[in-house]
Amino acid sequence: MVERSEASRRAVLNATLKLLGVTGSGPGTNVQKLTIEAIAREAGVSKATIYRWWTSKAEVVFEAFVSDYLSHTSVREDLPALDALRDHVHAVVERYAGQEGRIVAQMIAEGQYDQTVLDQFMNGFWRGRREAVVALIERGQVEGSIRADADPALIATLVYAPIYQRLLLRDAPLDAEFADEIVTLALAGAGEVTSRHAL
Amino acid sequence: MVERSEASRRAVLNATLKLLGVTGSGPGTNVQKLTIEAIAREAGVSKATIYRWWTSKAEVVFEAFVSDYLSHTSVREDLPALDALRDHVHAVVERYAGQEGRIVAQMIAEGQYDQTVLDQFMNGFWRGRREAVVALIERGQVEGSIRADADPALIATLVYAPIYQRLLLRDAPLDAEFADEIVTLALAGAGEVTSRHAL
Amino acid sequence: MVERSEASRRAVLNATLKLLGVTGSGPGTNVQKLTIEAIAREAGVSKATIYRWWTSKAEVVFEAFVSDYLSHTSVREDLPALDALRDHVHAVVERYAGQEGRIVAQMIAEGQYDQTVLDQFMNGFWRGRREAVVALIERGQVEGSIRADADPALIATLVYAPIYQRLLLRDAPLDAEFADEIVTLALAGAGEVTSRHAL
Amino acid sequence: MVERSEASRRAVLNATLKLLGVTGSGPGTNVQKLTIEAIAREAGVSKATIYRWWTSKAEVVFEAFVSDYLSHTSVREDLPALDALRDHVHAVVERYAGQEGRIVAQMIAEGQYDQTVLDQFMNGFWRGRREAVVALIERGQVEGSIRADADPALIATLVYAPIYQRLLLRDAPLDAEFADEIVTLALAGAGEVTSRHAL
DNA sequence: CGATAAACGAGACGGTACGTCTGGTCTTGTG
DNA sequence: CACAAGACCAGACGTACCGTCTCGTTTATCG
Repeated sequence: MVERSEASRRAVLNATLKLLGVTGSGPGTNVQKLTIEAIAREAGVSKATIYRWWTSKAEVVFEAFVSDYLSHTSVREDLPALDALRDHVHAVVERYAGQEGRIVAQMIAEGQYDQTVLDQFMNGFWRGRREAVVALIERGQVEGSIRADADPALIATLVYAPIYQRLLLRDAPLDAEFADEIVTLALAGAGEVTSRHAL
Repeated sequence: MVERSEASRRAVLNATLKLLGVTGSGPGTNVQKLTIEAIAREAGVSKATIYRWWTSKAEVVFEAFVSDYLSHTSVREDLPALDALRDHVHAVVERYAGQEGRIVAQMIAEGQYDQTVLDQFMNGFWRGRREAVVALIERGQVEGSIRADADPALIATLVYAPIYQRLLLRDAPLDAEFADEIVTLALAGAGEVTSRHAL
Repeated sequence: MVERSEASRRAVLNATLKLLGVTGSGPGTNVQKLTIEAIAREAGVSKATIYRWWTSKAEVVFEAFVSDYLSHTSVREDLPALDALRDHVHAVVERYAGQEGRIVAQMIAEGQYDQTVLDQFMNGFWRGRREAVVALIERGQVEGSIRADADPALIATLVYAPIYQRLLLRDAPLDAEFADEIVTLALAGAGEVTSRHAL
Repeated sequence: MVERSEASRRAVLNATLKLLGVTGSGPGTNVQKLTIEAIAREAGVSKATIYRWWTSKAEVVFEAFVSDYLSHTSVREDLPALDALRDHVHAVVERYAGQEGRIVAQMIAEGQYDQTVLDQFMNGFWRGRREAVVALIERGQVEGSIRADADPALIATLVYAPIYQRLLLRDAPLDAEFADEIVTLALAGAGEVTSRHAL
């Protein structure tokens, strides 16, 4: 009868973002150290309300992060495919270098312990981004800037895998230089037909 | 002066492996759900003893796993570089498909919350494997099967990143087919000089 | 405008009796463990409806119990006073030995925490019974079987106090033998004139 | 190895007494409204410590009250039995009129919901007092001031039952006048041989 | 006979306490 | 003096009820 309070929902999500350090000033907490009690306290909401609507802490974090904060790094349609790809990779790398990256990393970490968390992350976040990149590569093939006989999915993997590796293993910084390398690498083999002709 | 009890150390490490399901029969626990208390109980050792010698649960796991269980998938010296690389990737992928992969994934997950854990993992485990692959690629360049103008480090990234992505994101199975794809992909651009000549 | 729903009232009272184990089969609950929520659930009634008409759980229990279940153990008018007293005490003791006794005990218990509950119990239940006994004793005095110089109120206390003590302290069973003892005791001093003459 | 901390035990018991209003200034709480959390908070003790050593709130209250606060209203040996009885009843009634009475009443109330609480009360508190009174009555019989053919246990009941009734039902005040009445009543029948001779 | 106003079911909500659990520290013997 | 045994404080867990508060939705008079 009485429908869900949007105010409470927002309070929970905002409190979660605040505690994670996404918004506000403080340094923020781990997802792991983030507690439901703290969210409830910060949000001025009852614990029961959180448990009523979310089944796990990770679900709250995911909703807070993905649906309310994360900008779906878009792919530009107005650029040639190669340029759009380069632009997209730069944008992703730049974002992942900051707080957003830390939270994505922690969601993946949570997913190692809870398959449903990983599923949610993959379906609600990762899949969409990847498909946008695959579509972009296919556009590149139509445009003739990417070899038509290369598998777009594999190229997408070549683009994304190093980003996630660096995000998670932190073996080197996520910076613009790295973004350039990635695109170059991914297209070195399957890549730019014209430049290959120049070889 | 009573020096550190090697018996206690072994008891702790063995208990850890048992509880993680690495040895013994049971299904094993998460690293996350693994508790110091349970280790102490299983090992017949006092909690204080564990805290005295290890600073975190992850450190115990790492020591138990890396120094006592993990086989350092070696690189074969008796094969041509390309074959050795292919062999190595197959071996890694096969191992990561099992329990070993789950624990590596969980150590990386823990590392997202604790930099020292990640450092330990990178220095004690990952770095060595990667350097072996880099060396292998350099051997391939000397042997002439890999283009000399390619950066061995980048190729190593092209090899490993997709493996870790699949290990952590579980978007597709870690199997022999995948191992083949990786090698092919990684060498597509920077790869086999001979095949490029055929273009 | 719309008057109180008798159907809801009955549903609440019946649900209360059922949950207390007074009616139905099950073992029943404590008054303490009985919850408004459970009553509402069982009765198919909104919590608000209960709170609208009753101020406390104890009030619901009292109404359910007293006005709908409790038989007002009556005093027989057709017997000589002494026989009627004996009959009454036996009846009370017998009833208190069962479920009725447990609930009376629990209402008194609730009354220790809430004066209004105790008031309600005293006014709505206890007072009436006690006055009936006092009247009976006065009849005995008129009939000459009880000494006229004894205070009827004190004798009533001598009759009832041991019953309530046993009900609440459970130091010995509430049985027929006990009922006999009580009457004998209460009348030993102030009691049967004839027997005293025999002294 | 490590034995129970007496400091923690005392802290818990003292906090309990303070919260119940037995010591300190405030108005105090019900036993019912007294919470384990509040005790732990007040005592500066972990909840787990309380649950480790006591199985229920009532047990804590009992131990706090009986073993540390309640003075075991003693029976004077230097007076003739009848005078000692009168003295004892006055003392008990006086104590029960205050905070001590409220807590005894609440322990009995708790006992209506939990047999172990009642057992503990009966064995640890009530039994001892009653036996002292029975012994006193027997002394009176030896001294010749109480009829030898009366059952001391029944007389003890006649003495105590009205006190507990008034304590629990609060139908009339627990005062000195009442104490006098009780003794007179109890001894009216089985009582003072000399006065009976005067009849 | 249709408007209106209370009573009602449903149940969301902020709270509070429950009893359990684990983490990490500290204490007290034992070998 | 390293160790086991384990008591301890701290505080989060997820659950259960509390009593309050909208919400529509009956339902019974009254204009």
